[in-house]
Amino acid sequence: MVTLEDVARHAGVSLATASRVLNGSTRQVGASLRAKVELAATQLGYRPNVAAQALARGAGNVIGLVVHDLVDPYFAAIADGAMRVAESRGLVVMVGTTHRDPEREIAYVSTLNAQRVCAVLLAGSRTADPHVTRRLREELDRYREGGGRVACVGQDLLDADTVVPGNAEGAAELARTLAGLGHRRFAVLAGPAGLVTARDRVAGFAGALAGLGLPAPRLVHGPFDRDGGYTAAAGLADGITAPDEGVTCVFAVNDVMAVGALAAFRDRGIRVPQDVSVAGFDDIATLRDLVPALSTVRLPLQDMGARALELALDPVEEARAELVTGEVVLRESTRRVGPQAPG
Amino acid sequence: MVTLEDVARHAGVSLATASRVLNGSTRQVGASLRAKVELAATQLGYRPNVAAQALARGAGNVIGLVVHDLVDPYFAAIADGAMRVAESRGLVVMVGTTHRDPEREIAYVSTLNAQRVCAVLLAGSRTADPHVTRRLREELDRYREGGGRVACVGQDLLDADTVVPGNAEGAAELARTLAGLGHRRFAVLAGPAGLVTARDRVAGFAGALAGLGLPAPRLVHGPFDRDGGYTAAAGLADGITAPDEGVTCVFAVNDVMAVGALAAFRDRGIRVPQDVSVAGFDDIATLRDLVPALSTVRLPLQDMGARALELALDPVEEARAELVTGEVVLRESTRRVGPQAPG
DNA sequence: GCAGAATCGGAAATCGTTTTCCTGGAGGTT
DNA sequence: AACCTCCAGGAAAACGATTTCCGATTCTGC
Repeated sequence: MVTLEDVARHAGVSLATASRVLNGSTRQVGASLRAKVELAATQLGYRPNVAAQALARGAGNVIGLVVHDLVDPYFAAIADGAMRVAESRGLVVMVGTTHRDPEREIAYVSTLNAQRVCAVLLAGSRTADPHVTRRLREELDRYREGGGRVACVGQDLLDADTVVPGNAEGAAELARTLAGLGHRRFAVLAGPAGLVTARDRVAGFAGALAGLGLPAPRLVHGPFDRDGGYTAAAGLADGITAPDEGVTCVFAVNDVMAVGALAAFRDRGIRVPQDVSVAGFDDIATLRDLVPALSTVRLPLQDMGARALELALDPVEEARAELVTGEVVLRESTRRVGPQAPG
Repeated sequence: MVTLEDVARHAGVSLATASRVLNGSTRQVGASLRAKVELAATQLGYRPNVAAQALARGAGNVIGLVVHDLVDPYFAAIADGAMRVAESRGLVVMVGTTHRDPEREIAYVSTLNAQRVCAVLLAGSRTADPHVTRRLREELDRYREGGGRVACVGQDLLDADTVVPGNAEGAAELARTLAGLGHRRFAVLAGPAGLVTARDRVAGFAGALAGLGLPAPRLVHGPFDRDGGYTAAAGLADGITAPDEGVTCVFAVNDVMAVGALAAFRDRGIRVPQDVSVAGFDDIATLRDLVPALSTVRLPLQDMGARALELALDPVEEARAELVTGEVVLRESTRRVGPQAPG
């Protein structure tokens, strides 16, 4: 591998001069030497060793990104947004996937700390387990003590800069909208009990219902993914066909679960939206062409990822939380229902 | 930031001993000192500086991954597979997205070279532009001269280890299967003219048709994404409704384009599969719940990503190409059509 | 007990850069 | 002409690890 020293020797200048020419320096170097160095560098095909640069400069140009699952379009969108701003600032991104294992999240922060990345971005919901949260926070604190910056996309529990999706607010708004369509009895595919994002959405939804004087929704817990939605909806299917239950609308706490629910209903001959309305959350772009098109709450995921990185990169003492509000979008998976007979 | 020297001093041992204890070394160190060092390290919260390690060892534990677009589930799946094996080997992954700009791909290889990553993985189709390809190859050669390893997922044009999806073969098999359903006149949403993956699929499809003595398909070029599929299919819509054309089956060269096509047909009141059959390629997992479910060619994308990294990491002199065959899966978007009157 | 082998611990060189400090010469001012 | 300032260029000290030597033990076998 050709080193800076090779370049310097080949150009007949000192190491210092070569360094000043090739990598941004405040110091000037004379035109003739400059030309010689540049020539030598291209001839030899010199590529700076970033590890050495990082060591000498004490600061790298790498940022770390931790997501649960890249295949999940939710995280892919956030990652994409973050990577776009990273690129625009000449930074390079290290991505780690936890596959929803909190231990791996902690381990990954530790790894990124070792890499001395200049910022780490944590995307996605954490479990409500206080022990795990504490250890994650410790790891992050250690990282910050070394001058690292941290930002999150998700709930604000790590006193770091955070882009907070309006989960409760969006779900509440969705609940009010659906109630406005005439729905009275709801079921919620609530995801895992310990997942904060899921909990917030359920709470916002149920809270709004209560505020309207409507009965509490029926909650079905399960995994946060497509199959979880399928299973949960399957368990609900009987309740929908049985007239005494009277559930007319199902809220899945995210779009991929809603997709599973749609499939479950279809497999059972339950028509959406004729027999039951279905709504999701997130407005995943890849899923916009579903039939029936999913009513959901739109979150600007890419912007959120981008914004989080901007927060992390912008050095400010106190932690900031930016609320991103979701926008209810009604499509074909929900319909207006006629006024119901009381009780 | 706490350094190894701090740990050593705090434990009352030399730098060498501390290093041997904390980071895998062939040398043994006595139990008492070992304990002291470990204690000091955890007390101080020591995290090795990977940049320094990489410099001293001359080898890092980072691999680079270049994809076109993380939001595209095709690349997300490949990335996921690669990251799983990276993780299992204690490696960390740097991801770059080119957003289909060949220049950015080259630039990214250069960046990864500077990072001295131990392997780079290139995923996705390259353009057929020979000039761009040459420059990419030069950059890769420079990287390999420095001891780097390269592997690709996609076509084998860089004499590096390659996982080659059976694009032509899969498309041919699909064509034969569809012909077996009775289809005679086809249209192909062919993607960009310069994209190798798209070209291979078109060629395989058309070739198989020719082999069966069927007329050449009507080709519609356009972007490789959902909207490209929509536009291309919209342009086709007239041809389908007009009886003289008689196109009964549309092959979109990838699933996301097929999704766009489905939407275009739906918007125009053309029913799939009653009025026209539609098939895609890739079998994207996120899209399995579409209605009608998409007939397609399944590629084991995650395995392909994983395998590519394994190839890259397994040091062998000559470049290997591994063909991954796709499997035709028929779902509801294609139907059998009755025998047609000749001519 | 003693030679030789094995082993453990430490001093110092090394990795590829950046950056501080120093030096010598050019240019400007009285 | 003497003095001072400025500035381009180079020597050398970081940066934070690993690793090669080398010296000092302890162990082994006779």
